[in-house]
Amino acid sequence: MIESEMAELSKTYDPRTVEPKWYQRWIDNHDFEADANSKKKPFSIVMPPPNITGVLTLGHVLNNTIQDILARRARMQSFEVLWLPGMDHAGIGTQTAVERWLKKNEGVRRRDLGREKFLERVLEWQDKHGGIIIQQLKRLGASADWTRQRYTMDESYARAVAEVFVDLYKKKLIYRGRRMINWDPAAQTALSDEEVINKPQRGNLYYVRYEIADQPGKFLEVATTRPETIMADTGVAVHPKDKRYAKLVGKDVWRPMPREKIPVVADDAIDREFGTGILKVTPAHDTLDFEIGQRHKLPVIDVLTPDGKIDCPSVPELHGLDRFEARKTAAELLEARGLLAKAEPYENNVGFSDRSDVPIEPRLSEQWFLKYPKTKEALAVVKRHLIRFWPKHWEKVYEQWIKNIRDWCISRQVWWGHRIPAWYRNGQTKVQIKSPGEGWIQDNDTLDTWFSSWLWAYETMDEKTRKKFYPTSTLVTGPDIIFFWVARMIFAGLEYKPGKSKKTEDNIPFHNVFFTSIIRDKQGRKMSKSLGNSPDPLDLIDKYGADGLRFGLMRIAPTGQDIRFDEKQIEEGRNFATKLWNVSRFRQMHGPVSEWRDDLRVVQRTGQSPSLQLSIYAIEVLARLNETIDAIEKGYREYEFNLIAQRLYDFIWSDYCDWFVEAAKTEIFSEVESKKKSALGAMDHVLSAIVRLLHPFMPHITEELWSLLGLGTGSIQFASLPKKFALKDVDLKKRKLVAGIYETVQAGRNLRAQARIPSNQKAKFALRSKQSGLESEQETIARLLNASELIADPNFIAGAGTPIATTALGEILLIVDVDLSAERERLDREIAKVEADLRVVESKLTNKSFVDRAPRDVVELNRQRQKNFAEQLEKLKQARERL
RNA sequence: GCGCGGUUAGCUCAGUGGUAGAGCACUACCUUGACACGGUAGGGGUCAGAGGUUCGAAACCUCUACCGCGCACCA
Repeated sequence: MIESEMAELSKTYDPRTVEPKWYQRWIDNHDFEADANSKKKPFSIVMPPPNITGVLTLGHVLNNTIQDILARRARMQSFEVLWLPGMDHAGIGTQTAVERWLKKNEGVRRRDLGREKFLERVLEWQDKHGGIIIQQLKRLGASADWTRQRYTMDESYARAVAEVFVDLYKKKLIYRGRRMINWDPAAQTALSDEEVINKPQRGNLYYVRYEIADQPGKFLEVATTRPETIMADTGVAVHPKDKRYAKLVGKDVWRPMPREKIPVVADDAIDREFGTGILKVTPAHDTLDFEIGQRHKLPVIDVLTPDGKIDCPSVPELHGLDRFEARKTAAELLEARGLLAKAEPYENNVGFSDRSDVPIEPRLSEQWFLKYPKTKEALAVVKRHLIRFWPKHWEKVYEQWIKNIRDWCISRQVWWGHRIPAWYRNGQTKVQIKSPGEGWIQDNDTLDTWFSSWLWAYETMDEKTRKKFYPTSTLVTGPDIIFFWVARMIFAGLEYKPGKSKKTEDNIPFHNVFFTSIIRDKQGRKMSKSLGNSPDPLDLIDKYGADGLRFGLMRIAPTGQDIRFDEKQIEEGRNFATKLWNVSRFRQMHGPVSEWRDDLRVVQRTGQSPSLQLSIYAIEVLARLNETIDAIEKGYREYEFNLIAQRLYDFIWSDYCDWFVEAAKTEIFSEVESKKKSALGAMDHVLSAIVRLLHPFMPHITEELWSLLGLGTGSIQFASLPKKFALKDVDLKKRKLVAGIYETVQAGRNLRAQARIPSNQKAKFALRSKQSGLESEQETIARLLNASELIADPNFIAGAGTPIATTALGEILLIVDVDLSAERERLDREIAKVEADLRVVESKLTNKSFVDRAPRDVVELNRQRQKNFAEQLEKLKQARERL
């Protein structure tokens, strides 16, 4: 329990002291810790584990703010909340980072150290430099249960990963085989298909001449982008129906270098339109070529080393060269020998390693593969909406991937990671966790990091926790890992059924998946380290506060679209926090909060004190609060966080600050105690609702205000959400009156601005209105108009040239000496405008189809408008005539 | 090639059949008793284009253009 502190609010809000203070208290109070024995309904989220080497990016901020919002909202709704955090060991990434660090600081390479020593150094490095991101997430205000923090390399977790491997092997879903895989020559490991990204690359298409063996002097031209792999050609292929080359099939041609006879084969896979319609078949270095090679029993010659250099001693000019260097040299060699017909500029797609950003090499290699389990079921649970994707359109992307799914290459030639539990001796293989004994050597490879991540949704929980919190409620993640992680977690959940029963709905890993937007810079480029266009969120927190950053980001985070990031938007978040702070300060200047802040109906009901009624402005702001509450609820249901933020922003800034507080000043500064009390009570009620509704987005400032103003006992974190205020039928009339008053005020201010009366100068107004109930509101209208005097007289006679505007209430006049011609012009403009409006409405109403077929309320609305416009026009014309 | 988004004010974006909106930027006035990280008022849009459905389209349908993403191709 936190004691409320009625200290005076300082002039400016200082997030730098307030935010860490509250975060520490929340931690000290164990507020984020989940109780698996709780009787409350569960709400759970597993945090997508950031890499242990990672530092906080704006993407993390967005992601974790959303999770925090959901967790905090759920706590206020009396759910038992588990937000389970953790980190990922990120095999390749961490290994690369540590290697780089060792090289820079100690000049040591991984292979110099050897596997054991290197892994020791990784652990050392990890203790010293790893996990910074966790501290950064705390600075953001993330309410995760840090006592349950997990790591993919935790002993029990690692064991589970190995057990899953063994199990899937036994089920014959995991197998080892020699196949074409994606090879990353920089990281020197195999990759999965998902880790390869295609990029268009500019290069050349080389037309190479292959001499026909039995027709010396006659050549075939073969188009290729990769002349450096010619040495690995073991055939050329044409389409079986290609008449141009039909006679050559079965014959041999001379491979240019090293000169050797290779056969011409016919294969359906050949595109007759491409190049010359002849393909050089290089089975070792291309997936399609490999398949063709298999079909025609062509030998496989590998001419590349694992790090992407040419390995071909018989062509010494190329041997040892880097593959890209060799491409140029090979072209030159061919040209020098007269074997290059031409080279033309050409753009094609090249697969790049997602991690190393170098072109991958298709390579024949012995690797472990997984045949995915439960793919059909995984598709079904999404299609049947047992798992809902938000926004929905990701379902289609997911479906497309699953339908074209191919086996997953899960072994990595990396030391850092979960070592594959396979053992070899004399050509025998055993798959088990412990060594089978003397002479058995464990597989050197480790598992793809995602092979451990796919168990994250349940392997991070012990049995009791799982019983309470699995399946999790919502997963919040970026759409870029829908295949890497989301889909695979669904497979794992369905395969291993960690839920409380064997029913499908108890074993899906989550009920909802919210895919966040991707943050781009102002130019629309992806945030990246190399571009240096990614601001450090910690700098932003220092400048604008964590709450400012969170709110600013959430207000612009659309669903299913990219966000263009602009620091201005974070500044707005900070400004909003300041606004809230100041309007709270205003309240606090007028004494302690009312005891009936939670239930204003008490005020309405106080038959004991009839004068303690809610003002019409209070009714209006309460009605708008109701609308806001509804809109927010809908926003949470649909995962539209930008909408929620926007509604809160509008309500607080416009409805509450600009209108209600300004209007309520009449009563607050009034001598009549009951009026003052009523206004302050309404304020307290609304303020209390505001901070609670805002708390998930801006946890620190709202907790500070909750406490400083004494709005409730205990932490705001567990306060219940505000309920809607019960409005009566008569309140509708009051709202109408308020709408008229506000409209009149705006019209009056407009007159004043047009008459160029400075803002700080009080002006005299007159109001011609037959509206009842206005007498008591005169003072407030005058205040809002900054009027020296407001003459309320339905029959007020104004002098010629008096600026006038018509509103729902009647007419508002600015009593001032003006230039008649200017006022004439102004009125003429106004008349023209209203006439145009009137024409539009009348054309609608004379349209029989419209009147017959449009909904009645729409027609009615237009009739009303016609009447209003006509009246307005009449009055304006009268005013014009008097000039 | 297939699929998915998007195109609304100078900028960033709301707006899914009924009077085109917000914030920023801009202009004018203003340190007035919460706030200049502020207040008040204002200017600014043939809603990418064409066609269709409809009494009525920014919204629904079709096509086109451009931007982005995914998958496939990638000799």
